[in-house]
Amino acid sequence: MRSSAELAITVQKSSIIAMDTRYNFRENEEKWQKAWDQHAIYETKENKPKYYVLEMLPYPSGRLHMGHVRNYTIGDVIARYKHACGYSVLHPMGWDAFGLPAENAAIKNNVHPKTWTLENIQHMKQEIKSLGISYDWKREIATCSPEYYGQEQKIFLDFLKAGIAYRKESFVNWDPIEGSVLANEQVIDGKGWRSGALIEQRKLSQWFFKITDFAPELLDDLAHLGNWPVQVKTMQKNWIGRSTGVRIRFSFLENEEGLETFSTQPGTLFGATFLGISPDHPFVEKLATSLPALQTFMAECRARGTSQKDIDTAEKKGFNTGLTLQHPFLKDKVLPLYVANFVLMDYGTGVIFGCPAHDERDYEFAEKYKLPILPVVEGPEEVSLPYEGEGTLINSDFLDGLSVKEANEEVIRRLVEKKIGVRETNYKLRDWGVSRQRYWGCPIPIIHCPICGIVPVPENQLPVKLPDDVSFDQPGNPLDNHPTWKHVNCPKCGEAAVRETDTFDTFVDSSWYFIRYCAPNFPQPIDKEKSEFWLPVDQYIGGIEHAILHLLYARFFTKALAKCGYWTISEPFKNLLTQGMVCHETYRDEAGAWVYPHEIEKRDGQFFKITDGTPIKVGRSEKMSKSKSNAIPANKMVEEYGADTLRLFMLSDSPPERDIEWTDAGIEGSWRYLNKVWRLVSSHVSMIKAIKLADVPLEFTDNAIELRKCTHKTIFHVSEDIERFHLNRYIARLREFTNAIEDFSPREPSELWALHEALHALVLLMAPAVPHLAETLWAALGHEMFVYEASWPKPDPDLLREESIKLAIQVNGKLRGTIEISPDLSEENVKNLVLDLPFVKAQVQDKIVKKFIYIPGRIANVVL
RNA sequence: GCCCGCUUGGUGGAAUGGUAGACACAACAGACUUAAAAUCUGUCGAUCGAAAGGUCGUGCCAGUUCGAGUCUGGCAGCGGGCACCA
Repeated sequence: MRSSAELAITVQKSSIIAMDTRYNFRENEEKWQKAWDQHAIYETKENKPKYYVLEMLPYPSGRLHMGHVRNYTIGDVIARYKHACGYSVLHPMGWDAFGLPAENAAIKNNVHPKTWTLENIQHMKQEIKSLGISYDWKREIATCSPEYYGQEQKIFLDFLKAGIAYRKESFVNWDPIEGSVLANEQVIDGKGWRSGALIEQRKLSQWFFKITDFAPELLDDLAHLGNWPVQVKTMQKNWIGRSTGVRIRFSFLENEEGLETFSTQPGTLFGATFLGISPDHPFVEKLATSLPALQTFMAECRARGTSQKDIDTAEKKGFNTGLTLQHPFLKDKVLPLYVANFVLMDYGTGVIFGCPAHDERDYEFAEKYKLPILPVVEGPEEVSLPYEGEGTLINSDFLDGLSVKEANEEVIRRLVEKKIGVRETNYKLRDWGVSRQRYWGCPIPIIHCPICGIVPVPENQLPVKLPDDVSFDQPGNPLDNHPTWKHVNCPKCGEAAVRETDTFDTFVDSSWYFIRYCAPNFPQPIDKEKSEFWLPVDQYIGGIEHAILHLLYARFFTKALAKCGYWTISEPFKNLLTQGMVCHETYRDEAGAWVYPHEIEKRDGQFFKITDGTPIKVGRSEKMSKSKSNAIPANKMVEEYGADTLRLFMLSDSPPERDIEWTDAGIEGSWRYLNKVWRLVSSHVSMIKAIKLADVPLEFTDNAIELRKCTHKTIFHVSEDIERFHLNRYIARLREFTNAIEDFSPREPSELWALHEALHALVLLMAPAVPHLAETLWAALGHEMFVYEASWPKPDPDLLREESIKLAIQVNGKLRGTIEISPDLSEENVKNLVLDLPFVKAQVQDKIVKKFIYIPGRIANVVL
């Protein structure tokens, strides 16, 4: 507990504010941040009902950008509000500290990734602290610290035991000039971003997590995430992509062997005119050994990046194997087998039957290779091919006349009967490849022994630490090139062996950090008791760009950890808010180069470069980014306007889930509003201080009642707005309320009391958004405790009631006027009243009133 | 290419299927000031009208409804994601 004497001194000091004409944010923000720290008010307590507010942990790029500020401000409003409502709040912050940019910086600027990262963290932490967010820094996590990643290695070993982690071959982007693996981001138009070399797909043996085992759960549990945005759930649903169909075996004419296809539209089987097989199919690899032309074709298919976009937008290419397969139902029909680059090995069986008349991709392919196109579904009206809609089967033997759905069922029934088909459920979701051929990541705790094979590092030897003495002078992974680090003795047989030199995908780090916050120093990865107290996260807030991958991986981890016996939680995030981006106009100089906003000036409505006065072309508003030079540095804004102004601006104008446009005018407006509130409160302090809120007057004047109604309505609406994340409306209501108080001039004691009540409420209500100013004004009003510790105000229901309401009157759905009525009037009374109105009579004239619609409190509609 | 969104005044936005434009920003006019800044007051979707008031208006086209910014179908433009950026 803090001593009240100590605080009283602070209060004394801050009451001098009335002397100045402008709010001194520099002095006050620094003072309160220090005081909060000293009294450790943001340290997590566990004595009340819990509420876990979480913002996505940032990558320590070095600078705090506006997207971060927006994210943390939204979170802070919720955290402070929930705290005021009487919850024990967990509100932590940390660093997603592994990843590519550190290595890029190492190569470009010859700085060690660790040094670069730790310095960035230092710097960004100061910037975040200057925002006055209510974080419990005692729980801070950096994923690059051995304390964190060592526990992650432990989790991996558990996954390995549980059969969730396994090894298989898969493709990477190989840059033949650099001699290293590239991220999709580093492949531009099929070429390496640094070398410009044509990228080829290369097969490597890598570690995978069996997320597909959890596909049904990940899909079905979406239904329980009631407070997730629907579009996020839809995206995840489509990503997991459950589909039911049939696996059909086709036999070769030439020999006994066959190939299995998967189809979700087996009803179109009679329209099949070819079979397509993936170039990565084992059968093709076998076939290619004796077919040099096929080898060339396969190499062609692999001369591109691994991203889905590259695959989908690549030109459709095929190779006729010359082999033919028998149609399952038509004795006389044979289908040629093409190796086709659009058939994916990862989905289904890697073989399809092509029905060009009713599939877009098959159609394109058939056109190109002059394959027959046979329609088997007739649409309700004349349709152009390919036609993928509903219809009736034709040219299809025993399926003729059936609907597509019936045909699917019937053909499956017959295939199963003939024992050449099995009903099958498939998922688009693929297993999660977690191996990265990079240095700056969590080492995978595995030893490869020539005798024992794959041997897990014993738990008591964890963490497997990253060596610091690495060089980026050679191509490839520095861990792989390290002279000593990877050479160890096998823990099993003691013979010479090598460490796994791949590190984890950084998505692994961010898949469980929110669990670690619950007990950041626990000697095991997860403290069951603490995490089951705090989890699931009550409110998760972050960018919409994470809608699929990060959120799906974190959900998977939660379920996988449950399978390993860590706990019984099945979903990590109860509520999710996906915030929009912060955008800004873009500027280019005459040469077309991007120019920063601070490098330009405005004269007569035109923009010019400050340095040389050349004109600037203004482009459309885009997401703030380094590459477009349109980012406004957060720290500069904090210096110029203070944290509260910046926070206020981030909350005003746009609702959280929408993009927000950065404007200088907007930040100015927020600054003006803060000063207005500061002047309003400070100018009344001496007048109302004598009036104690505890001494409620027995009677109020009409004036006082009017203000009190406004106060309590504002309390009601603000609470509702925050609960619903209508944070821009929350700010709008504060402004409205402020305007109402400004217009109020008290003339007698009950009015002074009402004014005191209003100002008291205003400060409490604004505290989650602008905590520094709120503390300053709270102290000025004579309080000795922090406003952070004050309870959220409750509206008086008596003051929320309306004696008369405005009712809109429509005739035939068109607004004709409004009337004031008592809300208790019966429909019959309202009807008589409305039909008697002159402006209604003028419309009705001698027509008959067909219908009278009355929605109490909303509208009355006379239908003629 | 595939999946998911978004589109309302000069601008950001508000509106449980029920008075479109709350609250702001910008602009303009005025007050205060020697002046400027700051602050305060007023006007502010388009159009017709002296006014009262009318008509039109939420990206485009159609539909459902007594009533559509809101629901349904189609189209356009812009954005997010696409499995190795985080």
